[in-house]
Amino acid sequence: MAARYELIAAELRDEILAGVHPVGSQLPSEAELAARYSAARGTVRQAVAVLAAEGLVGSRQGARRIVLGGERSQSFAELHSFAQWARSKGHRVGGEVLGQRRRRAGPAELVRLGSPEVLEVLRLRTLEGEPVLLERTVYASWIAGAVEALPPDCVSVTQGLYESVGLVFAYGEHLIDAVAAGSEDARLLGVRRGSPLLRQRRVTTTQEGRPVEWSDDRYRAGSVAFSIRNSIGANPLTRLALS
Amino acid sequence: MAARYELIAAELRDEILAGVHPVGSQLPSEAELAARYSAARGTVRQAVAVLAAEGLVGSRQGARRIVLGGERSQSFAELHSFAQWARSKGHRVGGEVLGQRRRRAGPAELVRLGSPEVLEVLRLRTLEGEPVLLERTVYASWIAGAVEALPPDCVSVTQGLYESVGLVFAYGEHLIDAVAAGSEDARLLGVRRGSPLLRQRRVTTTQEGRPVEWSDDRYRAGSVAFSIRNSIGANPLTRLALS
DNA sequence: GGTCTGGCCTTGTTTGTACAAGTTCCCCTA
DNA sequence: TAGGGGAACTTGTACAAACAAGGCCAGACC
Repeated sequence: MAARYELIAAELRDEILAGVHPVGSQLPSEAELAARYSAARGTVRQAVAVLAAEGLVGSRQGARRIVLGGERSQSFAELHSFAQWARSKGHRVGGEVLGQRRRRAGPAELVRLGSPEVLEVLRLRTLEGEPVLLERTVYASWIAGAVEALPPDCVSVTQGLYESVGLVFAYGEHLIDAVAAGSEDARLLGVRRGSPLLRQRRVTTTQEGRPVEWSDDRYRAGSVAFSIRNSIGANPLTRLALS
Repeated sequence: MAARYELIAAELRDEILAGVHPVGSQLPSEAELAARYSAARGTVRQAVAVLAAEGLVGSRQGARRIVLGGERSQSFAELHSFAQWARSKGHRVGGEVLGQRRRRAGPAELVRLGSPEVLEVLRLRTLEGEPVLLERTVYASWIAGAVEALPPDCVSVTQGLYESVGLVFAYGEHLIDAVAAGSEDARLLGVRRGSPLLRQRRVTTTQEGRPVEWSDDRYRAGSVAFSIRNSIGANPLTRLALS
């Protein structure tokens, strides 16, 4: 995080959040910024590209960049790890492992994880003491041992695995939809059977592209939402038709 | 779309999709690609940055880039416009306007659209003849006339507004969660009251950052899902705690 | 046989330059 | 006064060069 363009991006982001550049206003031109920071125009371009990727500013050829929005997301971890996200937002987060066992991988799991044997873990996560999330996670066998070695009250699995074996979750693919609560979901989350749940299914891989986990996370309705900013020409989210 | 780096990105994307670079394999180095396309290294970097943003490839300093995944999303329109998305995927899409009226903006709408009067439109969209989506959209007053002038059976509002008044939707902010179907939702979508719906609320703005519409879209569960790829260091999606 | 180190390879960062393409806005004209 | 033309400004694209930082591997060493 010592890169020049990241420092400039951070400074501009702070200015935007502080209201120096209000929503709807124009950002200084690249030339002005380059002069202000004594940096080359390319470096400034990299900095504002970061802000554009975050959805903070929009840009069009020929016109000044426009400030689009206020607060913004930061890290990959925030989307990936429930605990890290919750803590960064100042929530009180808890959780416990309800069940854990090794078994043979089903065909779908074999395709996603490339591992004949898997470790299945059922976790309940709480926010401010209220149960909000039920995680059904399946880990590839090569990492199963490290997962089992984690303390049962480990709040952040992501962080735990990083500290114990140096594993870094680097890439993820997520599928988001809505489902009705099954009887187990209902009992554990404290809702009625059939009530709506927000479901996030994801595969996570290491930096080398090796799959680590495949998870089915179900949020109680009204507890959590997903937010995304997009722009013409930069669009990471897609719809998918089911069935 | 005549830019050099876009052409290179398109060619590499095609190669990946065609299996020339299988998932998990290494992409040629920047130097090799630069030589192959007789382009500067910077141009090649821009091209692979596009693929990285799409989640197709991952990269780490020091190591060759890795191919992460297969098919990918394309356009902003795909997320923004239900009709354009459905048609691009080869689905048969239909829809009708169920109600439309002008009224004074509520406080939340005033904040989001900055318009004291709004046009409220209720639309039902179908996929392969089945109702899957109920849209409750509120338009800012300055565009309301153009919306009313659209034919009632207009399949794509986005496209209709572009053709009639040249309006381009450029930026969007989306909030995704799950809700229970209300009685109106249930009747129109053909599901039981209280059954789960996937809700997407969004504000869309023009290129200048002017808000155009604020919409509450509800999908029948099991009909549509949202998909996203992310990576450490590039993460557009965020969780939000509600209440 | 295992481990460690050093060199090579590859990606990341930065600067500088030049031109292309689109926007904005003022001034001039009808 | 309304409209058109054009100059100035701003972002987009492309090239070239150099060094930094981290990964990878083979050969040396214990």
